[in-house]
Amino acid sequence: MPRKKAAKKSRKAAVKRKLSGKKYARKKFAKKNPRKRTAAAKATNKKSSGAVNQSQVVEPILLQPPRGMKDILPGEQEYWNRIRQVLDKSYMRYGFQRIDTPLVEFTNLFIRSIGEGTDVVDKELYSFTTKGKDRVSLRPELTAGIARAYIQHGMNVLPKPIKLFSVGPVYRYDRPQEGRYREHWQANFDIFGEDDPVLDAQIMQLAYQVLTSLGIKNIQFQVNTIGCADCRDGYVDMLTSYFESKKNKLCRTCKDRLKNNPLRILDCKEDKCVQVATNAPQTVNHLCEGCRNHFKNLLEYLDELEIPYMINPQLVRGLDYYTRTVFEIWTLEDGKKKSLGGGGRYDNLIANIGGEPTPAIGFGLGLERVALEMKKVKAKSYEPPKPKVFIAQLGNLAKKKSLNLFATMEKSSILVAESFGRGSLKSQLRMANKLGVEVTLIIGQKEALDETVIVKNMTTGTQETVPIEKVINVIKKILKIKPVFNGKKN
RNA sequence: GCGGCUAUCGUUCAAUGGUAGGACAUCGGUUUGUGGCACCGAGAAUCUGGGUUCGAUUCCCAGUAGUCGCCCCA
Repeated sequence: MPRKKAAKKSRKAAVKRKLSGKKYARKKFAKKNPRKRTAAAKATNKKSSGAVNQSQVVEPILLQPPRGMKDILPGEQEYWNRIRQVLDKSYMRYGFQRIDTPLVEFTNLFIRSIGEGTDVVDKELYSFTTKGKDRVSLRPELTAGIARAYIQHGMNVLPKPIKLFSVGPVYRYDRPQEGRYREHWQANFDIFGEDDPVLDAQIMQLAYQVLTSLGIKNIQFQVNTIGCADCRDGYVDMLTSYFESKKNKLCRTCKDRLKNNPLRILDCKEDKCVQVATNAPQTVNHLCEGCRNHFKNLLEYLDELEIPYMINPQLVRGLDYYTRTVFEIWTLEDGKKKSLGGGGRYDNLIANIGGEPTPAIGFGLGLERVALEMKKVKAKSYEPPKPKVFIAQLGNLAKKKSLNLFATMEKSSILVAESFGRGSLKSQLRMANKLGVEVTLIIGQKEALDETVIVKNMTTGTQETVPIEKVINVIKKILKIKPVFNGKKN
């Protein structure tokens, strides 16, 4: 071991020993003299509180975000950029208009739309009271706010259907896991004003199209219908009496659900409940004629579109506002299913929160899950354009000149990289090489005085000195040769 | 909200009841102003708080975070 290193190490060790020695002494002292210890502590407290203002006593900063929140780092942005790109293209092509609504809404809006008794409202809402005593919540999903905006701004007078697209973070106080965060991003597509099942099919096709464009494979839709206000009550009654007869075979949660929301028992994953649920009366067989036709037509459209789907009579979903069509988007992998998104029809929502009766359908996509899935299947991501030119500089005068040169290049929309903070030419060229640029411009003291620049071709290693005003042309010439060559190869 | 597992440099993988080590990455250098390869060097970590111990990064407890299963969903 070199002497320097060894010396450093022993210094480190000495520091450590010293510290642990102190610590040890403190502990020992406290143990042997508990009273003295407290007295000493009091004394130091007094001293510090006397010298320092109370408000200045700061808690150490925890270098981590709150639970369930996370950074989307530069390294993942290639996926997010691609997602944004595809979403933007898709919403415009399908005739949607973008809308952005606040992160915070009155808590009542969510209670009335999503429904009391749902997990989202009962357990997962981030609610608080403002200084003005307003009871508000962070949005747990996007549809409620959009529906509110739809009514408030009188969008019902617009030509139907009204198609709205939105994307942004939503908040649910839940136990985090991979692909499940307390803050997560959703993209939301909603169509208002038409009750034709063709729109149900189209919105599912849109979801399918977005995911396949992102390179996600093994997509499957789970579809079900839960009826409308007219036929659901009858069905729920029937379901309730069925479950009532098997009550002792249900899990505890489901016994509660029997009172509040018997539909959700169908969704329970407990073995015994699943068994009971399989033989439960199915919605499909107890619908009114309108709902039955709606579902039948939807399935025909889906067949026509060749969208992979499965009818899942157990699917009821956790938000109360759904009517008729409900669906989830799964990706299947090694026998595991993961939900990437879901949606359905909500024909009564607008009326329920104070608008005129307006049929609607929509779906939401969980973007973290989509990004995760893209990573897993190594889907194509968005790669930003890379600079092909690097500016290296030596000396103060040259630094000034190169700053100027950078601006000139930027104006002619040539992407340029630099490392102005670096001193030696060697390290700058190393950087240039690492970045994989094709041309490096070198300005030293001499060039700066002569108003010239050395243009170095990084592939061939050759270089020439050119007058500064001709640099752009020379670079364009070098860079233009390349694409033609590549074009031929491809 | 319930249960299981985990926690070491930026990343990744070691090791240890007694000075925590490597690889990758980062930064600097290998004779004047020229990259890739090679070589040399530097900085950088035991999640937090308690307990046991002469001594804890290691053992125990709690907290925090991550992760898996359940619940739920996106």
